[in-house]
Amino acid sequence: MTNIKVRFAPSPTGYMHIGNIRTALFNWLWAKKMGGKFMLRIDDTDSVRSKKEYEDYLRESLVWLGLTWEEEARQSARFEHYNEVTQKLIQQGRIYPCYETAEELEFKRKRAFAKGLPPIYDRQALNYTQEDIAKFEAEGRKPHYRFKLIQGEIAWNDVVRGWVKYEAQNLSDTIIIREDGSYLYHLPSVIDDCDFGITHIVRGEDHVTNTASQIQMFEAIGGKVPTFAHLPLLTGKEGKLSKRLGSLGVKDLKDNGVENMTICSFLAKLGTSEAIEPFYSLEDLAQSLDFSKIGRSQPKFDEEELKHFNLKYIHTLPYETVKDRVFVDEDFWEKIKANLEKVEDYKVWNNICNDQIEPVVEDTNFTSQAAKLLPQDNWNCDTFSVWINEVKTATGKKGKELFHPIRMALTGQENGPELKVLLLLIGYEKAFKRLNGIKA
RNA sequence: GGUCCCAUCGUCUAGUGGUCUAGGACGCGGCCCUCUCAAGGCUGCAACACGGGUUCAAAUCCCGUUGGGAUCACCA
Repeated sequence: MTNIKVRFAPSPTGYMHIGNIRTALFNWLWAKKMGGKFMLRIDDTDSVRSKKEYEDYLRESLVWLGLTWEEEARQSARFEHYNEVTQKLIQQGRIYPCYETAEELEFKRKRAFAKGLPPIYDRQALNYTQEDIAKFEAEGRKPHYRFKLIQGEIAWNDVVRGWVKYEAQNLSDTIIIREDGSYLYHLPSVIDDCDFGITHIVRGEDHVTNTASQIQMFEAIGGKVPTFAHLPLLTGKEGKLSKRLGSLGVKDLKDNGVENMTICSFLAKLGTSEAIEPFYSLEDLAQSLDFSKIGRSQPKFDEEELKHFNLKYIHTLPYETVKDRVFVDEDFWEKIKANLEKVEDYKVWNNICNDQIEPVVEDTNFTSQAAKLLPQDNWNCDTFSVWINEVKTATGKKGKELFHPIRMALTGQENGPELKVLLLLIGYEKAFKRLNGIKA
């Protein structure tokens, strides 16, 4: 066990979607590969938007995917601790009170925008006099607080982006405490990362500018700055982050017969220089993880491609991987898997071979004649071809005319595995009856 | 608009100045196999955004243009 530790820190303010899953997955895989720990942290500082049902969905999704965690924390349970840290930073002058209203700030931003100026907070609050503050308080205004950035270059060596550099002057002092006293995500996240000993932060590239200011927060509280890895964001087919992408959840996929390892294999390799191919265990997938193979441009996520890949996954699925949920033996599984669209469909074939079905008889004369020619014993792998040849000779039928009615009578299905294989699985008794139109 | 990032087949990418008439994977087309749907085998089509430089030589370096994305929230 190394001291590597990562965290997945979702906010339960919406249903977990494909983008979140990808972030969680990369964190999990990295922990696994490095022999480290994976932690779940519920970032529920926004008490208004955080909902239990979102959190439940999130947990269920992670568990189904196999992305289990060894430790968990909840930000809403740690406010007192955040207060202590904040007090120290206020004393040090790194956090300062501001009295602008949301409307005033909005106005400032718009004006800066109109002038072509960067919409960076002007730090007016740093110049308040005692009188100003007294006046604001008298008006009934409550302060919100910002984290003061120190001028200079902020740089870090990102695992996927290489060296990233920002000038602090191009960044705004982040608001970290709301007017009502509640926390925004930025500082609590940093405090938690320090306290829980997070060594690597793997997240989407929408966080890169946050990282710049958060690095100064790590330094301000005397914590060790973790290593960062910012993944390019997934986009939809059209380029934009489509609504579909932001709403496509694990359950939707699962209900469509998409396997958990299909999702994991696909998301782990999409946007990398490696081929997207089936991995049958998260452990194997973790061993294959290589951040240097991740590209810098945004990969397009195509749901159809995922579903297509799911077929490939199922068609090659080793028995070992599914034996706990398909109640057939290995031989049976191997014979039918290449014809399945969903793993669950094995039941259809199990029914056909081992249970009763209503045969579909298209030509009674023909199939009953075929039934008479069907040998009763000494079956082997050539039985079908020997039999079908006799039927062919006796009836004069060939090609589709010959096979289709037999397939329909034996299986009730238009398509499926080779009849040669199926006949052996069905056996004489059922086959004979079905050819005669009898439910068997 | 400021800052940052990105730009090679339909898609994900390899490519770090000559070995590139640009390689692979997925998809797509064709052929084979075949009773069907698959699976499998073979094979084909298909790309360096644009314009300037630098250089004997540029997909590769530089500048610009265009296009895309992120961020600039009292969301995370």
